[in-house]
Amino acid sequence: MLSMFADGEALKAPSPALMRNALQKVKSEDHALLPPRTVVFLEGFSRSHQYRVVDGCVATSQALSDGRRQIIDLVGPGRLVGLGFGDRNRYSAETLGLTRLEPILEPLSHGDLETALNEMLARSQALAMLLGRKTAPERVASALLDLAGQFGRPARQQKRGAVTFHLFPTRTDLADWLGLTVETVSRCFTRLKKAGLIDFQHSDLVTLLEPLHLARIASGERPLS
Amino acid sequence: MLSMFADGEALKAPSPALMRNALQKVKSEDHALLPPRTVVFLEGFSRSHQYRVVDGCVATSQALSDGRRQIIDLVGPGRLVGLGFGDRNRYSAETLGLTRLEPILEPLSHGDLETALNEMLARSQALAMLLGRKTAPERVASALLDLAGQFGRPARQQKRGAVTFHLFPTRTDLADWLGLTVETVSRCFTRLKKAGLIDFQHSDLVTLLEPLHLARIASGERPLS
DNA sequence: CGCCCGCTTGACACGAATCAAAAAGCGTGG
DNA sequence: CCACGCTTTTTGATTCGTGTCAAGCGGGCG
Repeated sequence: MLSMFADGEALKAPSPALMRNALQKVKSEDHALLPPRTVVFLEGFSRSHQYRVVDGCVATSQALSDGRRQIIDLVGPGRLVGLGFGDRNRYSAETLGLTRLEPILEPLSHGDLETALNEMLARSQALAMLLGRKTAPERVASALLDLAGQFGRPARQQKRGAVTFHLFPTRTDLADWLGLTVETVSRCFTRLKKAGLIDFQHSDLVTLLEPLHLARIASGERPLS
Repeated sequence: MLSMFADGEALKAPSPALMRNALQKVKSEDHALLPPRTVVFLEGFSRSHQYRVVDGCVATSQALSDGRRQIIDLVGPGRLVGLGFGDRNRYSAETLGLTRLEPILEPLSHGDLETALNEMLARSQALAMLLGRKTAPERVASALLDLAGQFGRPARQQKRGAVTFHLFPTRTDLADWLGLTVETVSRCFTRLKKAGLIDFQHSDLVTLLEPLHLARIASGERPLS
């Protein structure tokens, strides 16, 4: 998958210096809006700054030498990006939609750091469970519930419990997150829609119509039809 | 997989009190040897103590309601088990071989805690990459290299670079770690052996004959035959 | 308006799962 | 020491879910 390097500069190995300049701008303007597909930092490059996602969405990912990509996490408002040890980034980070990042200027307290690391660890382990043992429909249902939690609005004037949210990841991003292909993700969306569990007019605005039923599918308690 | 609860007591929901007693023994005797398949703590139960693996091997795992199991990590000598937040264990831990655990009595320093969490996170993310994007032979090759790193001896009087080690996990454990089935794991072992990349007399004593070649397979740079 | 990219859908292929059974270990007891 | 029973591993035949390949559709943007 090259979509990760969609913007021209990045494709030709953006120098860390360039990156630093771009982010300098963010820092001075504070909370600048980054366009979709902006590379925040790249796997293997020297350690970058840390940010808090204010608005929008950031995907962190690792890649194999032959281009296979695995999205490690999708990070929504309030969460941190860029933690880690060593002098190199262990993964890349790019924005998925219009995204506002706030640089973390003063170092986090040990407590905050440990909380953040624990949360990342829990999410990473949940992803391993999903990738290792869940079927395609279970994975997609799990993903939708996760994203609803991160990006869902309180859901006004909707059916009991329904949640609507903007889907930042494309089908390709979802595939790279869930260990599937675009086609399989698309087919699962279609099946969930036909089953009346979700709805979407545009491909990036999703409503969960039956979150409880979806949760049962996500946990494997009940198969999708 | 029920093998995880192989010892009778655990099968019938071991009370936290029972567990505490068992571990009390460990604490007082200090560094007691635990037999294989001893449950150290269980997912969902109230948070347990932390331990350092002195000798042997501990598997941490999560389970789905229908019994599907995902091993989160295999922990060898020197590494820690039982870190985490919240009042419940997020995963279970059991010994795979005769294992010596050292209880962590005084709380870790922030630095040590952060280092340990970062290491766990890095391993968990590598597992996600493996589970989401690697083929069966790639997964098995990756696992063997990981275990060689954790359990391998310096490899005396062997061919250049060969490493021999005791394989604590059974084929079933490996399957639950790598998101495969026992049969697939076994077939990959057979193929690697026939290809002259590994060797084993007993199913649990493995020699990596060509670690560099294995590494190339593990990373997908080159397919297995 | 028309191109391009992302999404969907269909036909088919293939890798790994499933089902089944034999082989190999391994502890127990005669 | 060998016979027995149980578990783990291996091997084979077959199935099935997801990947691959290909084509069509739709929407956004230049």
